Amino acid sequence: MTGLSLATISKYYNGRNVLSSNREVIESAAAELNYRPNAFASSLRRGVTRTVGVLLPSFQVPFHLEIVIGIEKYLRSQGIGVLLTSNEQDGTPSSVNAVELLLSRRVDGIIGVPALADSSALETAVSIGIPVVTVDWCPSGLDADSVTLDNVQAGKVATQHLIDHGHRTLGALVGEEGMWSLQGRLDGFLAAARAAGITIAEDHIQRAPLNVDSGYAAMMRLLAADTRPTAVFAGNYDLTVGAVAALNDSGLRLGRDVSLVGFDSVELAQVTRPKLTVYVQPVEQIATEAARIMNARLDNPEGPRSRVVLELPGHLQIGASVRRLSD
Amino acid sequence: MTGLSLATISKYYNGRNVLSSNREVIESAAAELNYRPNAFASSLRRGVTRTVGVLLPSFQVPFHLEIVIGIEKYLRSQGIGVLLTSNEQDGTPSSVNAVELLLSRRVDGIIGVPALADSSALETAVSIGIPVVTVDWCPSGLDADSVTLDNVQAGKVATQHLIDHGHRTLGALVGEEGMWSLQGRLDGFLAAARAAGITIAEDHIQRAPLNVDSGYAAMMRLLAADTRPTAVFAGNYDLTVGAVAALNDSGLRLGRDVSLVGFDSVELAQVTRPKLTVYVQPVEQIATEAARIMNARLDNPEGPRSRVVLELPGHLQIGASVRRLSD
DNA sequence: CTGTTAGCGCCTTCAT
DNA sequence: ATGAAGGCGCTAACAG
Repeated sequence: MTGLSLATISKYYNGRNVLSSNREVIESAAAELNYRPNAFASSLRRGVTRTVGVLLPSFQVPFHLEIVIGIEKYLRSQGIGVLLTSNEQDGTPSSVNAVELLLSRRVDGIIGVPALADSSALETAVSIGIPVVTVDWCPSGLDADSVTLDNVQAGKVATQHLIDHGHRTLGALVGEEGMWSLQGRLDGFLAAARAAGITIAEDHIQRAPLNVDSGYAAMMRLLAADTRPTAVFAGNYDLTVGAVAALNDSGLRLGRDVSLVGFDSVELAQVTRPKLTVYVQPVEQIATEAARIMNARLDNPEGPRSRVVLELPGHLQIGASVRRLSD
Repeated sequence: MTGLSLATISKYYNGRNVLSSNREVIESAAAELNYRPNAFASSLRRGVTRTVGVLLPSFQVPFHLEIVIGIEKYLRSQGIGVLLTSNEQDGTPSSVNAVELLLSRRVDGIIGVPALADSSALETAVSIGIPVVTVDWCPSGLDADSVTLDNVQAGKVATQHLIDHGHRTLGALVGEEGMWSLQGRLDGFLAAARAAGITIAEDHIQRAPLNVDSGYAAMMRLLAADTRPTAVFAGNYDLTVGAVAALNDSGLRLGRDVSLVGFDSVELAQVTRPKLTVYVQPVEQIATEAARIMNARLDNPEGPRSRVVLELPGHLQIGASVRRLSD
């Protein structure tokens, strides 16, 4: 229709030089035909898809979803698409494995939020040779970059805040054995306590699956301990929700009878009474950094094979749920 | 390596009959070569990508993210990938338009959560001829299926709950003019009031942008009205958060001085004191239905061109934030 | 049940 | 600055 060769038109769409008269011919023809370059055919030819896969764990975590948004935003600005998958099983045995789906669609890289079991799936991706970046979890055995919160630091800061307010009988709500991020936060909690010369009773550390009900039950156990902690650190969003609910239901007053530092629950923090003090992850920054690292790997596939391990600091958002304990 | 022709191998991967001896040869060769069919090449040939685009509005709404998860879960079980995009602008002028990105990647269909401005973008998709399903918003001018909450019904149920508890001075927090879903909820609110013979004062309906701060300010205005409403309906998640915070800050007691029915904030509802009564959308169901409709359109492209407009009911989750008003 | 062939839409040499 | 030709990996149609 333009009378031009395909090659010229290809060049036009790839930003190479074309006579401005031809440019106009192409543009008007494209508009009339509703033409749009086919990214698939281009991928086939170039061997590159400009698409990265994002892998989410099976359970829903608001935090992860915010991360996905951040990743998408950054990558789209680079013209890179985001293929989203989760490892959620729907029971159907025919259900396609998430990583397999990404791989067969030839994503250029994968950003994964691995759950306990998923890192083996990511292993496949690594062995194929595409870049893998993990977020929120730094699997030890995996040759992948990672971007996470500085969990130990987070645990320390939150706990130090309690100690600074005079608390010495401290409790913690954390995840079950093997949850990498929660383990870090617990380590920070313990380190801060140790540094202050505080001993933590064994039943003042409650481990629970990361959901509201378990958090509720764990907090109840904490409140029923031989000596009740005067201050509690809840290590994640769900545990925080459960802890506040448990506190309310036991008739104890948040911030008066028991002080509490929660995690990640910015909106929650505003509706409790008094407002909750929470440790907040830098979600957007985590997402952007993960996307940036991925983009850099894609731009320079032969780049340094050394792992990038980024641990970012969050911050404490002060409410009124931590009471100063007069001695 | 197998000695077989490409055609046979292709058939194997497409589930057609192959001699079992050949099957084994293929499988072992594939394992050794780490072979995996290239979905792109297949798409190019077949003219179909088995990928649908999901378009999110620019602002973050937890509700939308849950929907995406639900959609992905359903579609993956059908072997369909989800390409996620948002209309978030990052300032970069080179930033690729979301719908353009989806279209150039030849998605088979688009599921969109349109914001006010986005429906023109979806128009392009419709004119291309690919199926479009909108969620949470039913644009009048667009030839697309839609799945939404039954917003009018939701407003009615929430309001009726207040009326049933003896309240007759009612207030509402809703979105600004033109927000389709919030308008429906307001209509339901007004209908329920009218049916009960209740007149709503003009300053008892506060419109605000859908974010926490605006909700806070709007609730403050409501509380400062000439005659303060004894009960308030908050029409969305952010407005609910803002409303509770405003109530707390004014020293009024939730459920004692002012009754409140919130929206969508299941977790929030558990941490307020007393627990919040909220109207809850059937998120998972909305997501699944949208995905199901899309899948049906893809399976049968020549299907009926009549629009499917699905309005699903939610339910009221009872807390203790609505007080019975003795006459 | 298996093989042959052509072509999906694009990009990249290489020539002009 | 433009054109001609080959091939990316796969599948549909047909023949055997």
